[in-house]
Amino acid sequence: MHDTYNPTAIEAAARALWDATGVDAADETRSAEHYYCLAMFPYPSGKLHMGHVRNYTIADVIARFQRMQGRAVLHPMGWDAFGLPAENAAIQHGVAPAQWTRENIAHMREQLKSLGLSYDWSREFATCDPDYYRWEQWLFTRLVEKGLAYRKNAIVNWDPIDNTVLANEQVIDGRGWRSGALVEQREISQWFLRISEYADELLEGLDHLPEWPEAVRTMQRNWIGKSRGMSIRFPVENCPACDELEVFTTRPDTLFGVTYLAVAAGHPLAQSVAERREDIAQFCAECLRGSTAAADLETQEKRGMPLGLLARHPLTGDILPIWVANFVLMGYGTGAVMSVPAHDQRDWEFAQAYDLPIRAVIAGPDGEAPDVRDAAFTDTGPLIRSDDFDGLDFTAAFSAIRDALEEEGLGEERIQYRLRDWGVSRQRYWGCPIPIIRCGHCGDVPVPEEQLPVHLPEDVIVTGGASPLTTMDDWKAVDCPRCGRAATRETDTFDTFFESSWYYARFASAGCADAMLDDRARQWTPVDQYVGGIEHAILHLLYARFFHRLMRDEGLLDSSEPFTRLLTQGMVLADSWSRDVDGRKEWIAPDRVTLERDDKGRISGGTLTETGELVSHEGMVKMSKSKNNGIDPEAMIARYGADTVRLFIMFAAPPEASLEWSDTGVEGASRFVRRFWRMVQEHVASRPEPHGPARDELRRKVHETIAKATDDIGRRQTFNTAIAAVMEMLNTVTALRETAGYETVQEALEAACLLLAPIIPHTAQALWERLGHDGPVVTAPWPQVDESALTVSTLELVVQVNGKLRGRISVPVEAARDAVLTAAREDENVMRFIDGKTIRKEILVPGKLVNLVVG
RNA sequence: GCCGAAGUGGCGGAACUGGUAGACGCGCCGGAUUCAAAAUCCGGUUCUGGCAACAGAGUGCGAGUUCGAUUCUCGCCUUCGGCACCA
Repeated sequence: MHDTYNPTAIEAAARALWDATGVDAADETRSAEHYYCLAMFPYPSGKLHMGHVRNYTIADVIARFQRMQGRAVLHPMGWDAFGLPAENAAIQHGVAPAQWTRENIAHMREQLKSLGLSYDWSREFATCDPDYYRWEQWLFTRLVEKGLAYRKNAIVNWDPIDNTVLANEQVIDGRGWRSGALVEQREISQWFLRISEYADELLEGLDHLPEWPEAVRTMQRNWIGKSRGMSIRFPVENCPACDELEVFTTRPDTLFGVTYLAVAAGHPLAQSVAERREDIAQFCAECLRGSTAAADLETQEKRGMPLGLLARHPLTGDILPIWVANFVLMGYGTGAVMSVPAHDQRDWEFAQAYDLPIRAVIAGPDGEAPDVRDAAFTDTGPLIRSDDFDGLDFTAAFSAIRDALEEEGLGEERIQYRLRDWGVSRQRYWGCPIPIIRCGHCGDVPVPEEQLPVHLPEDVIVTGGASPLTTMDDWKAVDCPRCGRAATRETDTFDTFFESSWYYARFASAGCADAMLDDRARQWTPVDQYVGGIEHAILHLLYARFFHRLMRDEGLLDSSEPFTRLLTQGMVLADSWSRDVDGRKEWIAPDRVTLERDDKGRISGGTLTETGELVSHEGMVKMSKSKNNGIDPEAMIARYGADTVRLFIMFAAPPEASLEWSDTGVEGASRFVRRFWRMVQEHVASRPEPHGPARDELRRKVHETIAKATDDIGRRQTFNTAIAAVMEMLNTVTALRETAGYETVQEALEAACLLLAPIIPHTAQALWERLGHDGPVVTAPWPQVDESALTVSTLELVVQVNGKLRGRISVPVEAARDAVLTAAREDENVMRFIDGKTIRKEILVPGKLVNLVVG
């Protein structure tokens, strides 16, 4: 055993012991309560970044804590291995995506191991393993048979840089989420999953996830976007191709205020007119092309053209013009709206621009027609100018107008969701092949179970452009499983969100060879604690909730939600620095900057270390390649050891908040670990003495700390305050070590070891042994609070006069109210403030304070 | 625009149920140790006044409820995050 703290040796020894004893393996045969702790698995991009380290450390602390509670813990790790970066690397470096991916995995696995993360590595898999993806192919064929997966032609978001289709969720501000390219609209044949079928259940389920952050639930609620309204059909007067136009509205109460109808550029009605009119065709083409490009323009002008078609109002019989307009979305509702300019701001702006009539039919607050000269009046209120419906409020008018339209057969109530079916086809190579055979005779035929998996060929050359699968004739050619005639394979692959939607369940059934999941998945799921970034609040978490239900309905699981408790960790930030190079900002890595501080110690600037050149501080921003401010975890571990890195990350901020990287903060964490180490060395080298007079005081601190740290880690998940409490306790040990006695110090140091074991496991392991214990600290039981150590004989109370702190008194625990109040009144300083005044009220908060109200 | 989260010392943060604001750490200041430095240890550190005891002010701003408000209510301001022509 070394006297000086040597993290490399300590960490290697601790990990060797854990590996030899198999303490990290999940054992479902143990009779103990089960606990499934999971961190979002990484994409194997090459090496870990600090965001990964934070994510996995948080989850590891929770897993280790739960193990020490005696639970059987499942804490697995794997790889979200399919995806575009592998193809990009293949193009750049001429290496096959499979090889690139597997090399990255090998490196990152070692990095994870160097952090001391307590994974059950026997369950590891990568989603590009055929043993994994065969089962999602199987599930997909089941979904096709059930009608929950289907193929249709659809206008899709086309990313012209990545040459692929994007899900709506992958389009951010009109740009591809990875490439940043402006997205175009194209129509191709796509496979879809009918997530809309589950929209209501996914929405309702959010109410039963009390341990998810409210922010995430709100985002999902908004994403699903449930609206109650009506479908209304307007008969079209002068169109040979169609006899009515259907719209969706949430405001049927404003039906009498409709002055025109508007359709999207992609709407069949607009398209049919475009066939015979060049100006309309041109306008529509412009809208379709520009729709996404213009979406990021803050103030898009309302534009449109009259189609020359006329519709009849279903109740008044009035004739209304039909326009094509750029503000109507093809992807929502029916792609057509009834326009009520008096009561809808968009309709109002459009009417202003084209001088269309505005007719108010909802009374303002004064009961009169509202003023709509400057803006639409969008509140609800009693109806006016609406025939028999005048005077009805929103709810009554909704029902009455619905009934009237239903009677005419011109409308009905309808629930509309913003959520659309999930397009899962990708025209990419490095993904899971969609298990479909296209037969000229039988159509789309799912690959039969006995022919699964459809292997993805791995010896390919990726050149960019179209997927290599499209030109691999040997691979594509196949006999139709139904009729035996020559057919071809589907060459599209799944969206990679497909793989990450069910991996948590497969970890529980790792190695299962004859089914997607086995009974162990029922045992372990739902995941008790899921940890990951807030950036997955909508996409991944919504798809996983959807898949869990699909697997449930397939009889594989018996719960409805995949993740019981969700922790979304904050970003990792670091100082960013720049200098001006020919009028352009060049970002300087923080380790090349020497800080300058003012006399308060505040950072006032910095210079480039090698040249002394001034550089400007650009603030604390998320660590990123573009800002060149990433801190390499591997370098930090090499310099300080994994435990110091873990401690700093857990101590610097609560897990949900963003974390500001600080070199001096890391030094502080390192200082604490070494101090703890030295304290134990000095303690075991000292001579056992009998109890000293400070024994009770130290024991009280120790057991208060056990209570607080247990609650902070287990319930509150405020690891930073748990660490602070242990630091405080060790400060007390230092102060009382001479007077508290050897045995009490031993008890305190053992408690510190156990309480810190989830956070700095290697150091805790070494010190646990040094304190005279055998075996892994991982399996040592969590310390228990000795209630008798918490008792005190006197209490310190604060005395306030009129709410202001004026003194402190020390009273026996058993002192009666009157005795306490007397002591408060007799405090020297308090007397100065109550002297000569009348005490109007005396408030005693037991164990806390006395407040004397004087006047 | 809508939704969500947050504003506390020089900095990261603490104060959990309305009850001592600033725990713990960083930084800074002073001291010890050292030939010296590193490392380590001890003390101080919200601001203002005072040698001190102590007093006054203080949790984004303005009101309110209360014996008492960082915490609750109302109205603003700012920052960050998400969604965004969703009919």
